[in-house]
Formats: sequence, structure tokens, C-alpha cells
Amino acid sequence: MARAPAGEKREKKVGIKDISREAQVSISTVSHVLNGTASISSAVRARVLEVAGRLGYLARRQAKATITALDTILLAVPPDTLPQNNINFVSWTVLSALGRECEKRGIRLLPFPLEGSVASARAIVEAARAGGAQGIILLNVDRRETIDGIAGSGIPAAIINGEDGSMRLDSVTPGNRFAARLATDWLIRQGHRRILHMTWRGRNTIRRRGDGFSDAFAENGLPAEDAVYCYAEGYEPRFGEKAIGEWLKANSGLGDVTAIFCAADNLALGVMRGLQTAGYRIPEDISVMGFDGVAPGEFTSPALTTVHVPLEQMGPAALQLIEQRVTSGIPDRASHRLELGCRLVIRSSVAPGPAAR
Amino acid sequence: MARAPAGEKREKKVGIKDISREAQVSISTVSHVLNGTASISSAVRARVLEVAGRLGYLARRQAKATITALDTILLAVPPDTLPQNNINFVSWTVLSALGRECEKRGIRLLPFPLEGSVASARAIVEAARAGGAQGIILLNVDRRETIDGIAGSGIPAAIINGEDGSMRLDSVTPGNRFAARLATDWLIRQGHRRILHMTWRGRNTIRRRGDGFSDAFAENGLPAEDAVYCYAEGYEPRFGEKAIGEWLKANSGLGDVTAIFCAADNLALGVMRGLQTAGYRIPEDISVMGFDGVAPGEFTSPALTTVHVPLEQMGPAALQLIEQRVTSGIPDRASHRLELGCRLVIRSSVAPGPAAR
DNA sequence: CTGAAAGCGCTTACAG
DNA sequence: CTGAAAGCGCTTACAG
Repeated sequence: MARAPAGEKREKKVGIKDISREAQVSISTVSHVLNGTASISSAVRARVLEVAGRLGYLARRQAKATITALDTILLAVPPDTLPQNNINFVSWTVLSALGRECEKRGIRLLPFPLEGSVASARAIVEAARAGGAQGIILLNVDRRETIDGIAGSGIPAAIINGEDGSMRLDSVTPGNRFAARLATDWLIRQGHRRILHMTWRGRNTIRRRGDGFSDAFAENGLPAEDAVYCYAEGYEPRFGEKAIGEWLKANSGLGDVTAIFCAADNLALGVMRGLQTAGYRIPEDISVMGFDGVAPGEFTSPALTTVHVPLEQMGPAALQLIEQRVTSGIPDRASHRLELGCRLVIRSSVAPGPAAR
Repeated sequence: MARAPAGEKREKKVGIKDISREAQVSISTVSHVLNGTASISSAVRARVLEVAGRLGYLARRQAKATITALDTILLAVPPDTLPQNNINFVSWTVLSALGRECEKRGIRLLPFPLEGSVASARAIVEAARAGGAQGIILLNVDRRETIDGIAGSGIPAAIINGEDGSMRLDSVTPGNRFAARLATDWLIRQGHRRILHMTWRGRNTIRRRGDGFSDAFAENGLPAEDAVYCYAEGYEPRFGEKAIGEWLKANSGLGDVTAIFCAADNLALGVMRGLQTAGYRIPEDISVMGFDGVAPGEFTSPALTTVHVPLEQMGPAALQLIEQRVTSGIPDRASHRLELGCRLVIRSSVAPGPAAR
């Protein structure tokens, strides 16, 4: 029940007195600037705000306003995202950043492992109630039954890396469609014309990456047939390796394909291994691009060109959505579906394609 | 420079004293709950938070923390959204709600009309700088050049009802794809099998509604050929009327089509008039569904079944995105693309379709 | 785990 | 447009 004292709690405690000293104005002027209670010259105003921002006063004030409502958050995680499973770097990165943010803010996280694929909404809601949680964060969940149950409970909830098609729960995902479009567009501009998209079935969020892949072909006026799809059995490297091996066999080699855009870095790792095992050189014979921007891609040979997803920001964003819902007090508040922007990380696994030569 | 006194500024001014009275606890207990400075029983804690939320204390505190940084916002609006043009109810609703929110919070809105379709980013940025604006809100903008210029300026900006495919600017849109899917799914479950989607070309956000329309067919295992598209020249009622008239002529009547899903209420207004002029009864002969949930649909005969978009929440959400960007202090903050949830408004322009009979 | 009371930080009429 | 000073609201050690 107690909020963690957070160790170095006594961190200066900046007040408007400090700001007034630093900005060389009176305390009341600072107050007026911060509250808009008097007309202040824009020079003074700007100086005060600059100092207030620099000393961390604004951020502190912001944080204090929201810390209030949140004490405990239930965190429902599928079994394959638990830390002992080191294959899923993506979930691991998301969870550890979320954990750090909660610790910093004195919010208690109540982990709730989802057994198998049967994620009973009732069990989650009961655990949240029993633990006194004010909100629920669901990781990698998009089963309709689970979402329906949580939405029905009325407890504020946010899905990380998943979506609620019925638009009742808040969610945070990477901007999958736009990011995949951007990546594919870049490959096309590098001169690639026939590109293989290595992906897997199952998750809606992953399907969006396929949408973005084909968007890029359409926008560049390229024939849809040159956007080739290949489905692995899952996102683990071994599935990527297996899938590319089988694809090469079925197509008697790469054919006209000069680049492979993988829907996950993990998959790209396996695809690269499979290609190299089959004797292909990367990027000379074939370019490979990933998606996620997790650590391992940096250390492959060659280093993986990929799309960086702001995984560390997903947990804090979900927390913020729950906070907003708790504090807004608007009963009809529309659900928020938030997509975070991604950016290209260009390393060395992609070479210019035939159209560039 | 002066912040608007906002008329009824003296609105109760709820303090922790009020909360303590209402929640039947001492002032210090309220303070402890709100700051997590002592261990409080969860019953008391919950009661205090409930009261604090209900009296608007939490929201007020939240608002106060953010009011600080924002003084002036530049609002760039295309000419066809100006108030004198009463055809665009959607933009009008969005803008007036945004205006009210700014007035309430003492934020000054600096309107900047975009001339014709040439929305020069440089002019917008200059106007923002000259007016001392801390942020820019762009309404209905998705031209690449404009977005590039604004993003390059580094001024925090948010697009309302538009998107930045390069994922640099924040944006707020309705959950167009999911909402259209939900609406179409509902029509299908009402027994409709062959549905006409009346839309128009030009805006990306509108195209998403078409995506959702076809998603619903795919998910229900219905043939894609039964999802019929018809493009009007624009979103005004007269274009809807013209388009349906021409479609009826070209197809010698409705054929197997039993429902028309319009990408905007405005379009639906024209479509209904066109159908009725041609002698069709709504919903007996043909069902019509809209999208937006703006006022006029309520007064048509029959009343229009539609998708309600939380238009009043879009401006405040955009404002919040800008605030977050200003106060967060995170330099690498990922862009936020926010989709607000919509809900079905079932009135009387849709009847059961053939598969339900 | 909760409250009475001291005291600090911030706000606010008011003067210039 | 800015500051000195009164006073209010909230926090915080402390008692039970």
C-alpha cells in the first residue's frame, strides 16, 4: 500500500523561490507567469518559463498532478513475454522501461501472467480489484473475449502493442503501417523493385506492417505482384530461417527478389542466417531489412538496417492514457488509440537495388 | 498578451477542504491520499479519489499544471472550414469546441487562414513566431510540403483530422478505419449483403473509412465484389445527390444493393434526397447510413443512422499533445498519432436487410 | 491508519 | 508591467 520512498526522494525540491532567484524577478512575478494571472512582458515571461523548465519545476508539477490518482496498476502479460524467455527482446524492452517509469513515480505494478492463450478477462478484473489497482495494462493482447470483459468492468485499461477494434479500450502501438510504408519506400528508392515481405500470421498489429508494405508499392506506382509475401510460423529466428529456406527451395533461389523486408528484427536474424547458410552474401546478393530496432540487430554481420520503434516510450504512454482517463472526469471520453512514430536506422544490410545501378 | 478572464472564472474553486467535507475525512487525510505521503486504507483512499474526481479537483489540478506553458497557439485552417461556410458542420464543430477549450484555459488562439490549397509552411511558421505562439494546430491538412516545413521548424505542432505519413508531427483523427468497419459490420448483421459505399477522393482520412468498409466484408467472409464503391465529386450534399443519381442511372436502379454506407453525414443528406427524389422509400426500399454524427442528420426524415465521431474532443486532444510535447522535455519524444473512438448512433434510416428476413 | 495543529509555499489584492 | 506584504491552501511532523 505504501508508496516506495524511492531512495533519493530529497532531490532539491525546486520551488518558485528558486525560480525567482534564478530568473531575477520577484516571487509574485513567477507566480503570475505560471498562472497567467497578470500581464507579463514576453521577455520576462520567456525567461521565467525557461528557468522553470530547466530547473525541472514544470515537469515536477506535471508529475505531481498525475501521481495522485495512480497507486497500483495491474499488468497482464502473456507467458511468452516473461523475462526468463529471452527470445522476445521487444516485450522485454517495453516491460523494463515501463517498470522503470513506475518505480520513478512510485506506482506499484502488479504482474498478472496470462496462462496459455486463455486470457480470462474475469480473472484479470478480479485480480485488479483484489489488488486495489486503479488501472490495467495489457501487453500484446487482442483477443476479443478478453477485451470485452475488461471493457465491461469499467476499470480504466490500456493495451500495449495491441488494438481494440470495438474502440472501447485505449491502446498504444508503434505506427506500424506508416513505418512499414516508410521502410519499403526507402527500399524502393534504393532501387529495389521486387521485394519479399517476411512476416507471420496471427497478430493484427503485424498485419498493419504488411499493409504499409503494399501501400508503398501502390504509391510508387509499382505492380502489386512485385510485393511478395512469405509467412513464417512465428516470429522467432528459427522460424524465419526455416521459412526462407523453404521459400528458396520452392522458388529455386531468389529469382528477381533483391530485398527482403522482415516484419520483425527477430525474424530478420533467422532470415539472414538462412540466407548465409544457403551461400548468399548480404547485402551483395540480397538486401535484408528488419523492424523493431532491438539490440541484437546491431551486432549481426552485416549490421541490420531496420525501423526503430520507440519501445521505451510505449509503457509510459500507456500509463499516461490511464492517468488521463482517471483524472479527466469526462464520462464519455472517447477511447484513445495511440500510434507512436518510428524512424529508419540505416546500417549495412541493404545495398542499392537493380533500378539504382 | 493578457489571458482572457473567461467570464465565469469564479466557478466554485474546489479545494481539499471541500473534498474532506464531502468524503468525511480530515484535510490531512485528503492530502495524504492525493500525494501518497502516508499509508491510507483503500476504502478511504477510494472514497477520497472518487470525490476528488467528481468535484473536478483532479482535472483542475491537471489543467493547472499544463496551462503554464501555453499562452498562444497558432491555428491554421483551410478556407472551406471558416464559419461563414455553413456546409462543413464537421470542421465547425471541431473548431468551436477547440475555441471553447482555449477560452476556458486562457489560451489565445491565433487564426491563420490558408489561402486556396497553397498552404505555405513558411508563412505559417513565420506567423507563429511573430505571434509568440508556443505551438501550431493544423486543421484538415495533409499536404506533404506543408507538413515538411512545419516539422522542420521545430515548433510543436498537431494536425487535427489529418495525418503525417512521415511520422514527425502529432495528429488527432477519428478512428476512421475501425469505425467504418464497425458500422459496416452492423449493417451486415442487420442482414445486408450487397452494400454501396458512397465516398469521395482526396483525403487520406476518408480513404481509411473505405478500408474499414472492406475489412468488414473480409472478416465476415463475404465476397469483396459485394462491397461496391461510388465516388462523389466532394463531400457536399449536392455531390452526394448527383452521384447517387448518376449511379442509379448507370445501373438501372439499385440492383441487389440494399444499403448505402456514406463516408460523411453531409454526403448522406444528399444521397437521401436523391433517393427520395427518384421515388425510393428509406428505409423500406433502401437503408442509408452516415458517418460523423453532426446535428443535421438528427432532423432528416427518416432520422439518419450514423457513426458518432467525438468531434468536440479532437481540439482538446490536439492541445494536450502540444502541451505534452512542451512540458515533457524529452528531446526524442516519438510523434503521437491519436485516433479517437467512435460509436454507432442507431436511428431510423436502416431497416433489416434480405439475409435477416 | 487517521487527525489536530504548526508552518511553509503560493496566490492575490493592491500600490506604484 | 512588476513587487512588497497579507493571507490562504496545502503539507507535514507528530500524537494516538
